[in-house]
Amino acid sequence: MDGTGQAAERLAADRSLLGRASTAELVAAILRDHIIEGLFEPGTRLSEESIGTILRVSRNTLREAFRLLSHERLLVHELNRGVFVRRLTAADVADLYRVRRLVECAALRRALDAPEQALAHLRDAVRGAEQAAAEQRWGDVGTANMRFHQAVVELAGSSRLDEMMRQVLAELRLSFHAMKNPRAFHEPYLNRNRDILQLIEAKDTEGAERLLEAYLTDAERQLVHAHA
Amino acid sequence: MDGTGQAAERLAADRSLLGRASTAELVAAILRDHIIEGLFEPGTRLSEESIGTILRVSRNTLREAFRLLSHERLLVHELNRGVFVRRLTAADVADLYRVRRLVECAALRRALDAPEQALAHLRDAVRGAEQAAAEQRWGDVGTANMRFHQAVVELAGSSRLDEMMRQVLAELRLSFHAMKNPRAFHEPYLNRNRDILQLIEAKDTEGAERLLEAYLTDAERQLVHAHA
DNA sequence: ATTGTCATATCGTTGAACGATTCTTATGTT
DNA sequence: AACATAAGAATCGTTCAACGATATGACAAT
Repeated sequence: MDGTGQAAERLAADRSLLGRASTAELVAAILRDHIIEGLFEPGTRLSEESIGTILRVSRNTLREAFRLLSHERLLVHELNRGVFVRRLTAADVADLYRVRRLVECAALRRALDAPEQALAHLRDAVRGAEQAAAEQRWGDVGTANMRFHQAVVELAGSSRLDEMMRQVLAELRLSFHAMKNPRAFHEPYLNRNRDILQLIEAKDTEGAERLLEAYLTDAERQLVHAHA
Repeated sequence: MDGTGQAAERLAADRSLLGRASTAELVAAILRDHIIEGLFEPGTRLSEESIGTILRVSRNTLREAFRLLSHERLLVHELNRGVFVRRLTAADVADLYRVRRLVECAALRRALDAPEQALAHLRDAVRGAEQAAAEQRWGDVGTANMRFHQAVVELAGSSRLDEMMRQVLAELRLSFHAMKNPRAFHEPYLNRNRDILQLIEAKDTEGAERLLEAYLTDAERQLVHAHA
């Protein structure tokens, strides 16, 4: 092997940049942000015509974007009626937390031989949350919290699980808007995340798992209550 | 509650049938079967025109179907090049088994308060596999095996996890076609599934988990080897 | 063998069209 | 006033035709 071997490797890594996004995917990304930010009230109907004229894309392209978001469960598609921003029920929230408890705790249990990158992401998330909290940006504290738990799943080292968790957390965000006081909701979890991280770094996965389980149970109770 | 309460419940159960499938979803179902059955060689390109003319649907509708299957990872979409039947790499197989080990084992650990229905599905799957094996239908033995593991995940009682597992198993099926001898591959797992079920029914979730872990490790090794 | 050029086949996206389904509103009946 | 009904409007589902953008393969030039 001459020098091209290494170069080829680096090139291959950047290969994904080449597969840039189609218009439909860009539109989906825009709408995804709006939905996650809560700019569309859950239950809102997204008409093909109105959105299409605003974004200047054809109905066909827009429908492809809708299809993508429906698969992510951010929109629900009703035949001949159109797509609506998903409205989570208490049962949905309970199901989402069932997934989180199972996946996050199991990932934590495998933390001993986790990719180093995941650890770094955990630390970044905690630091980001502290920063945001110091500046009273409670929405960003929530976002950093999500990144923390995304990183917890990364401990398992599976890209498919990462992808799945991304979806679960995006869906869960729909329910956060039901909390009227963002600070009271997000702030307490900052310390709990920091504690969990500490136990992970101390190789005490059992203790970390206990804390995480308690965390999730509490969060679920709050959200289910708000969706009653 | 008068009699209408019960009737309303039954109606609600059939509600999903009313939200019947669009043409795109029907097309996706057809293609999904073909892919899973291995009628399309992995790597095959599915041209919009050829498939469209065969199935007599417009390109737009077909594209919606492609979009659905791409999301299920059965097809890969390359911009301006079209869609191709996914070709699993050894790394893909390893990742899929990482997911399975994490999710299935964790689900098993929660088997004590599992929905009764899941237990029934486990028994059905084992019985179905025995029947198929007795009649030398090795492909069906494989299918019943999948149903068994689908039912294992059902123990966790989360519809979202069920859905996720459905996808994982569908994707995994792509790799089964690489095994030249279906009988040698599928038959041994029949007994192992039966053993696992026995331990579950004996409330020995720890023992069941150990067997399951070994099962998955062996299966992964076989498949990764075949994809080397 | 490598590079440049060009024709061809597909894909990406648009816009228009029409039947089917749902929603709205007006009308009429009890 | 409450309810059923029917006509009309608004949308969605699907198809089709078209054109620019992109990728591929063949062929010529170096």
